[in-house]
Amino acid sequence: MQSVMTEAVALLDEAGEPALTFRALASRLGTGVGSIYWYVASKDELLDRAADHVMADVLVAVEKLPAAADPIDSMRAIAVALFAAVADRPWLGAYFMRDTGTQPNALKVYELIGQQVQRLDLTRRERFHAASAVIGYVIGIAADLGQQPPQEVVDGTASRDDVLDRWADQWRALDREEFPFLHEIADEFAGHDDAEQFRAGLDLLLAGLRLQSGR
Amino acid sequence: MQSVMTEAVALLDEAGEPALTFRALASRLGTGVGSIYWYVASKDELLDRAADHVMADVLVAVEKLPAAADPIDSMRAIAVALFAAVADRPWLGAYFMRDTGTQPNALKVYELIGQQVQRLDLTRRERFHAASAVIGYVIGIAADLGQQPPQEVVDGTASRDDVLDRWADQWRALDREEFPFLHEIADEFAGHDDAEQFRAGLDLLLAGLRLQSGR
DNA sequence: CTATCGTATAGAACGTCGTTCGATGGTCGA
DNA sequence: TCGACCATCGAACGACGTTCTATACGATAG
Repeated sequence: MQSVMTEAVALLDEAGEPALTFRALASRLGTGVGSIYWYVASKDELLDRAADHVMADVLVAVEKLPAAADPIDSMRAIAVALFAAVADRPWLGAYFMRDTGTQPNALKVYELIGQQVQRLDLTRRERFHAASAVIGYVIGIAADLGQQPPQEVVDGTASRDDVLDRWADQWRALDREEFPFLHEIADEFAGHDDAEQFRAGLDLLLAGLRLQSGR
Repeated sequence: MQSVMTEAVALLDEAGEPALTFRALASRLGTGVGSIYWYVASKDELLDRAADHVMADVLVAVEKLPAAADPIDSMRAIAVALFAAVADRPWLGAYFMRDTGTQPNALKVYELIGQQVQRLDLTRRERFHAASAVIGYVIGIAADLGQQPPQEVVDGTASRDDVLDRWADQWRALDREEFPFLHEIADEFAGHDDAEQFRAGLDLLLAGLRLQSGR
């Protein structure tokens, strides 16, 4: 049933993985627990399929991206779109990481980035490493960011900035001699934008790639 | 009790997170389930503390790394050491990601990388982004690699290479027109070395950073 | 010496979860 | 009408995290 997946995604969107239980899903669908097992063999498969379900939408968004003349610009656009998708579906990060080689739509994303890499003047091994690095960076940062936000933020008790501020304060409370770097960037961290941070790192990676490919 | 953490780590090493249950840990320690709660408030804390416990060792290994004249070379060495630690403790990747800003030893690692970044000629924001990118890349790739290996590998039923080969075969079975990149790199993937792949991506990132810092 | 309090241990009990299983309809061709 | 197959359902099972109460040990105070 198609609605099983859409409803599963809805639960994940609302409160992350812990909210997706067979009982909650069944009650949401107005059916029994056992029925879900007719469509899905296990919770792992449920999560995989749910992730793949939304990756299908991400994929069409990525595919309708205007093709850039420069392959590296294209990769950048794909990566940014991918990050955006995970940014507003934090749970997706964790499940993009599982079985990248198994989920059909995740595979296609890998392929899309790889096709851009193929346009660069590199050895086969370099191409393999380049595509893997970009994918790895995107998924890694996205998953990191996708850490289940603290309960207070989910409640609405505190805003994301409040939490960031509190962390920054903790850093500032550390010994200045021992932690000069954390002191220096506490302010940067306090108000930082995840997407900007992601793009900055991505650009470093792509600059290195551009260098390797001889432009 | 110190032995609680060492035994917890032992369980994690043997069979990953699912193996670490309060009952298993209690039986291992020859005590009751309730006793563990005297030292630890929840399973989350147990995992955090276990992760921090091994990070302490990683930290001393990192700190006794020979200081390089070039800050970027230093960062590379730290990152490689960090990756190596996660590589033979796959479960560590997932729990390095949680509460990076909370676990004391993880914080110190962040600081160490940051101190190297501080030696580069960059703006404060660029430094913040650079350190975050490197940390993010390391953790991301490590966590990805730390995906609980398929059951067959844990059993010993199949080797890691067998699993890789099977994936490569799946890729080769795809339509060649639609998936040219996956076809091209199937061979590379089949026998690839995770550490080499990690280093290759890291070098791209660091090359970009070097470029930004004007050497 | 005994009463008391903080430290530490132990395990029964509770609620929730993923999962299994057998029973029950419904539909359709023979 | 009869089975064969698709689909649904919810009780039941075992494992888990967690809570709670009971108990013991040691030091300290009266």
